[in-house]
Amino acid sequence: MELALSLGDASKPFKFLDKTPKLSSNDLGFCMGLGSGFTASTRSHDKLGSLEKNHQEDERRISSDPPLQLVLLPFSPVPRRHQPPSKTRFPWLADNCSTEGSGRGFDVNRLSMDDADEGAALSSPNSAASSFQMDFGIRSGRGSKRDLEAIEASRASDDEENGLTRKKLRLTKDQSAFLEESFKEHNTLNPKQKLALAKQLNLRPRQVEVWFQNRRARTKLKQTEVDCEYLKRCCETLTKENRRLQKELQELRALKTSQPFYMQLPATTLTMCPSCERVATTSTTTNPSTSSTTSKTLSLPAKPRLFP
DNA sequence: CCTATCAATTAGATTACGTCA
DNA sequence: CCTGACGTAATCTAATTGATA
Repeated sequence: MELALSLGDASKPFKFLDKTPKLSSNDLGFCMGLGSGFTASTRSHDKLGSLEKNHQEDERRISSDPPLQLVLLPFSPVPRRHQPPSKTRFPWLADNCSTEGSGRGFDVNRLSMDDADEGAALSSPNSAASSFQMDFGIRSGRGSKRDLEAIEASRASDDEENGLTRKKLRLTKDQSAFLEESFKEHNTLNPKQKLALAKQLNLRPRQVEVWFQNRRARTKLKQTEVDCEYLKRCCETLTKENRRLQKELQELRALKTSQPFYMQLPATTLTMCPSCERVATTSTTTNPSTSSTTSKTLSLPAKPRLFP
C-alpha cells in the first residue's frame, strides 16, 4: 500500500474529525492559505499508519515463513525486501504458465471463468478465494499459518455451503498486492482487463470487480479525509487572521478616538486589491502599536492529493 | 431493457485492549 | 509483577443491495 502525501509536518490528532460528517470533495469550492505548512490529516495518518502497520504485520508473518519463489506476469511489481525481484510471487501463475492444470487442485473458479460467465459461478462468493487458498497452500507445501487456517476455513465453508452458512475469506497478501499494482495503473477496469486479472489471480471476475469498487471507495474516503483536514487548517488560519484584523481594527478605532485630528491626516495609505477586494496597508502610521499593519501576501497552496 | 458504476450497508475476519485468575 | 486466557469493542474489508446514468 503506497500513498504518497507530502503536506508538511504532522501535528496533533484531531479527534473530533472522527465524528465530523464527511465532506464531499465536490463541495470543496474554495482554496486559501497563508503560506504556512499544512499538515496531513492525522486521521488519514492513523489509517495509513494502520495500513502500514497491517502491512508490516503481514510482512512479519511472511518473514516467519520460508519465502515462496514465484514468477509474476505480466506486471513487474516493485521488488520487496524479502522477495528477490527476479523471482515471482504467485505460484498459481507459474502453474498456469507451465503445466496448464497439471497437478492442480480442485478449483471452482475455473468453472466460471472459462466461459467468462459470472452467472454460472458457484453460489458461494467465497468459494473462489477458498479454493485459491487451498490450492496455494497445498501445492506450495509450506503455507503460512494464515494460509493453513484459510484452508481449514475453506474446507469448512465447502462443507457448510449447502447449509447456506457462508464464510468470508480474505484475499491473500499476494492477490491484494497484485490488485494494488493493477489499481495503480488504472483504477477502473474494462471487461477484458477484469477477465485477465481474474484469470491471473484465480478469482472470479465479480470478485475483481468488487475489489476495484471497494478500492475506489477507500481512495475516495481517504481523499475526503485529507480534504477535510485541509479545510480545517484553512478555517483555523482564517480564524486567526480574522482575530488579528479585529484586534487591529479595535486599535485603530481607539487611536482615532484619542487622536481625532491627527488621524485625519493621510498617514496610512490603504490600497484595495482589485481581485480579492481586500484592503492592505502599505505604509506605517505614527503609532508603533499599529504600525504592524502588514501587507500580507496570501498564497494559495496546492490542494493535497493522494496518489494515484 | 441492459450494463456499469457508485453509495450505503452488511457481515465475517482480524486486531487492540482491558480484565481476571 | 508477569503471563496467558477470555471477552468485547473497534477496525478492516469482501460482498450485497438499490439507485442512477
